[in-house]
Amino acid sequence: MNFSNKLISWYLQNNRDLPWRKTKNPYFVWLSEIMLQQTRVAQGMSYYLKFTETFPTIFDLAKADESTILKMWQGLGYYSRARNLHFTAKHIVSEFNGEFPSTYATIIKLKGIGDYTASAIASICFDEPTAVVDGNVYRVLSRYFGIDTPINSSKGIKEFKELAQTLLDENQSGTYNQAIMDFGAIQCKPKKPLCMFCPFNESCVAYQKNKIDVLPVKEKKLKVKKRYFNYLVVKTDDNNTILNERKGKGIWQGLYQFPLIESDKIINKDELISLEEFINFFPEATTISLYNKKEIVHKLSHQHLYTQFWVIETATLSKAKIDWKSVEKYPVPVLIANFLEDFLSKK
DNA sequence: AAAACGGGGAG
DNA sequence: CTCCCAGTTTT
Repeated sequence: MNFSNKLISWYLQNNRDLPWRKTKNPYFVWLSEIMLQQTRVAQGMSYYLKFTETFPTIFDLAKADESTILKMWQGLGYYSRARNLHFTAKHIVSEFNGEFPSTYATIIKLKGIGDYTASAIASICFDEPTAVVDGNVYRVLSRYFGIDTPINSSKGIKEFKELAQTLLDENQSGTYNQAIMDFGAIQCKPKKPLCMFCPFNESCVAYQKNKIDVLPVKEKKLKVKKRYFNYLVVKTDDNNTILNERKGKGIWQGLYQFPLIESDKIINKDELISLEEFINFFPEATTISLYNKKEIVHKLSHQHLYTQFWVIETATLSKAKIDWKSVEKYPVPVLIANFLEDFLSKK
């Protein structure tokens, strides 16, 4: 048996029972693929079920408010996925009358869809023989063929895509693509792969040469920036607060947060109230207290956010328009959601 | 070509 | 703690 036949044979006995595999409806497949970008199946599952229930068709998704979609996406991360998802839903409804494009070439033009997702949808839904290359595929191929080209280099991306395409079973491309991904996720795992009873172990270069732990090769690691966040949690006498939407570049676009003052280090109360930014915000005397005695470190892939929440109790404030009872309706970063859960439980 | 973009789970 | 997950977009 050749590589792809053996892989599909493995898949028929070991595949995961996943809800988006019960259909070839491109809307559902697209939804699952976007949610699972850089996201584990276990983490994305509940979101997929919630979205398909709330938005049974692409028309329902297109009709929704962006804020509603972001709120439902809250906690899943990489929020540009949710915004692009909404944009593309509206685009497909208005430009294509709701009919999903059916070829790789047309699918990849959609916002939020790159080579991987276009290949996945084209093969799974429309039987177009386009090979997917995700993290699983890089790992399986680099190990089995003993390829040490860095998977995140231009050369590696090209090389692995071409290899994947030659291995693809063109008569069942969707099944093959899902087979190699499941194989990577279940058998050929990043750590402690199950080589002892792997159907490929006799012909796997990495296993035979004892290079399982060095493949795939990935070059350079990212540097993490430290930032210092001071959130001003306003609580007026008439039970209002202030939330701002994050706009422009950077993290958490479209999500809401308390007024933020960023500093260059951890600061104390005296330092906070002497900052020009703070004085401009609260000219009047107010009661200020630090909510978390020890700074909260919220870790993102590229930055560590050292965060202090300052509770500011004051008289009625014209800028404070948001009733505390409605705060939890806004889409917020997990950092803010965690704070709210604790803060609101102690009232 | 490199950096930015979230959050969580495994080891 | 480090690594990495059904990657894409922006710089």
